[in-house]
Amino acid sequence: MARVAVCEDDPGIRRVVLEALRLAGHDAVVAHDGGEALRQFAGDDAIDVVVLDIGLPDADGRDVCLALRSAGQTAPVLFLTALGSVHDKLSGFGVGADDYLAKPFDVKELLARLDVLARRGRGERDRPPAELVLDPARHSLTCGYREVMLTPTEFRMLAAITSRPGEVVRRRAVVAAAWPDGAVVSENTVDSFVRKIRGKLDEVGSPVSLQTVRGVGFTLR
Amino acid sequence: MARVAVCEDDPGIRRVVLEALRLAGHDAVVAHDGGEALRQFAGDDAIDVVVLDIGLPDADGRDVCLALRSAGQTAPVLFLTALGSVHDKLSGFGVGADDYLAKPFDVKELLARLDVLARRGRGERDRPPAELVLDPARHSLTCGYREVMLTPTEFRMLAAITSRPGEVVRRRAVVAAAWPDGAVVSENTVDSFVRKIRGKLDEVGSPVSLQTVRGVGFTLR
DNA sequence: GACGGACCTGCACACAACCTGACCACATCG
DNA sequence: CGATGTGGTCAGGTTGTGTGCAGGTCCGTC
Repeated sequence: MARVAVCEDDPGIRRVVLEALRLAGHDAVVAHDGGEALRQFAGDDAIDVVVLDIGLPDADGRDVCLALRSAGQTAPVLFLTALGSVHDKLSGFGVGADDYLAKPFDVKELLARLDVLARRGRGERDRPPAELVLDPARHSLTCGYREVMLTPTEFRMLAAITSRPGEVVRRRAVVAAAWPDGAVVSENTVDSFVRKIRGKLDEVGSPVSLQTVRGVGFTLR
Repeated sequence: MARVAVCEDDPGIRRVVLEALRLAGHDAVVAHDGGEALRQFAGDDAIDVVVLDIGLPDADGRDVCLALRSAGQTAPVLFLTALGSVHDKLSGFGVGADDYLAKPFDVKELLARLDVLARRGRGERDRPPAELVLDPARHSLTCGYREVMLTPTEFRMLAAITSRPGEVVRRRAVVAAAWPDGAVVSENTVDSFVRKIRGKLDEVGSPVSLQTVRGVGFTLR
């Protein structure tokens, strides 16, 4: 018995998954797209594990995952996806996912994996600063009443960093999260984006700042 | 039958390894990144052997190994890595690893090596003082509520020493752990870092101090 | 207690990592 | 076609880290 949050746009898969969860005695919360998932799942502390489709109609599931993390959702996330390539797997895990399942999948395997993730329990990660909100649907950064728009790259980069509050995110990890696999980006490009993001954090009057840890990476303080 | 802790970010490899362990009748604990590994494995006294990927998304596996050691985990560690160079092997062993396997590897070989390591048994090393925590994810040194950031070299050096609590770590071993293979560092440079680390230990009010054993090396008291 | 080596301390220097501001290529769109 | 916005590069300045020197202190040895 666990509380499982499911975000899946395909009605068929949604139905199968929900039915299986019900039969297994789990409590399910459902969302049909990224925006709804964020609204429903973000503040729900009772959720034990999240099932997230990568290919959503309104936003990339990975972005949704990052936004959930930065909104304080610490439950483990399992990704569902039709994409089976290595790159998609890696980039999925790069954003703070905990497990991964390629469609088509065996429902029993999904249940087994969910059990493992749910058993892992909550309360292991730190809470992020709740004042700062990243919205994947609007691609914006909000702090209180002030809001700025983020470019796609800025969003992915900042999301990768906010998803691990307090921890130092290595430059490599930042590149892995913000750029497609195999992309060659000069160190200087990363610096440029960090600068831009700092400007925007400043713009909304963020209480936290993006600090560099020399020789390692970046962290939020 | 042994309890095996596995930290691997690649879902494919993780799955293969876990499946093999299950078939061989072993009990597996799994982590997906360095931070999780530290949280899950550090306090688990039942672990017989640890399998650690060097290339993790959030931290270098070697740093994770050092942190595990300093957190009191005494089980033997086997490194998995895509890097097959001699340097990587050596630096892996320099941080207290017990065995090494390059990807791609034969699962049977992994099992055989794990058997050897697990049979070696536990309880050979002393327990460290639990008050002092080296966190590779935050790249920091914590004691109670006080925390200081460490530079990369400071971190590696301190980790090498804390990984063998009570034992005297020779100057050579310190150099091997904190600097890349073949690096030439004067004795004086080591002294300089020892001084800096002492300052930081003092800063957090550490109950233990970094003492020098004249003519041999350094130890934690 | 004189000596020498090992170690500590404070300091200064070099260089890589990083920041900054400006600029360019390219795509998109009215 | 120009206006706009985004991703990316570059040159030059700034800073922190790593490094080693010079001189002092400690400690074992004879």
